[in-house]
Amino acid sequence: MFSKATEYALRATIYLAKKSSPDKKIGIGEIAKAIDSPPSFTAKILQSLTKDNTLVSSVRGPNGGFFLTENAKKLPVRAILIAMGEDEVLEKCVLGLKRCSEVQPCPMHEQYKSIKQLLIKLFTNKSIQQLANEIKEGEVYISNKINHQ
Amino acid sequence: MFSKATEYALRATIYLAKKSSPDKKIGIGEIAKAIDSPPSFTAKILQSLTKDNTLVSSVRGPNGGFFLTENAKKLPVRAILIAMGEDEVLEKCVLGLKRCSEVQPCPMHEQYKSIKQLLIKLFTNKSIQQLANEIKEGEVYISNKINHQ
DNA sequence: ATAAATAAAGATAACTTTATCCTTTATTGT
DNA sequence: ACAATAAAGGATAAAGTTATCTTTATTTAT
Ligand code: FES
Ligand code: FES
Repeated sequence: MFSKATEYALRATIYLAKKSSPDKKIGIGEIAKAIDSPPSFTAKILQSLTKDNTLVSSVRGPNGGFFLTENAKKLPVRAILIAMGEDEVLEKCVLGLKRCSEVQPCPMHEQYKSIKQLLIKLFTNKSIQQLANEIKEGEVYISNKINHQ
Repeated sequence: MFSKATEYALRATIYLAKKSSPDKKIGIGEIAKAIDSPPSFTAKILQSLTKDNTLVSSVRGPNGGFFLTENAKKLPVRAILIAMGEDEVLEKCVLGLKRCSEVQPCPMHEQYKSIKQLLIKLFTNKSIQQLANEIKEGEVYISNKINHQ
């Protein structure tokens, strides 16, 4: 559904929502290990997410690293998709028509539109924080490797 | 959601379901025009779908072309995804974990699983023929260009 | 001030996807 | 048989994705 880059972005951001704060920054090494992703690629992705500083924040130097502000944690998961330039996936026509709408619907549209609405609702209504909380609540994972913390 | 190749495969197959039969074969030129796709790329894709001859069929030479058998038209849309090697999209974890299951669910899983089931059901229960019929019934399109036939 | 730590930036490489074009093979009608 | 037609197959190329590594810039602690 999403690109590898966006999958890593989602997992990394959720991890940051769970573990970081403005005075507890997390290094790329720990992040990549926690979400089971390639470190340097993940670095590049987080770098791009810090561009406007509303989603992911970072500081360099000792005790530096990446973190989310309280405001960032309240953002909808969809904000990550938007930042990654992959929000369109939620709006796209399943058959690849340029526009998915009632105006010129494809043969799947009538049946797909309700699923599409559920997808959009899910990514819009769920906040990054809410997802992070689910990890705390128990048997929910953000990595392929089960890590006993 | 799907690759360009799979989008073209879906549109082309639906078009063939609507227009072709074992004694009415359609050339790649007409198909590509009808579904607004790059002709040679579409040819390659259909070529790959004729490999096992259960989905798309073809014959060369004059009056040759691509077509679907009555059996092929009855197949679920999902058969196209399987033939394109992209069926996994329906089963995948939204966050990119290697397995999407209750065993090691990601933070999105609890909310996503019902949407996933709807997606799987849609692609499994809808037949290629049913989609093609919707085009006949009226204002439903398979191309970006509105073509008055 | 200096050294250490850490992200940012840049270059590059491997692989995949998308796409085109040319040649070959099979089929049909004459 | 022969010519025309249309898909099959192969080579290739452009663009995008995934990934790594090296150098630079910034921050902190001593
Ligand atoms: S037009 Fe194809 S899904 Fe809406
Ligand atoms: S485990 Fe992530 S969606 Fe099911």
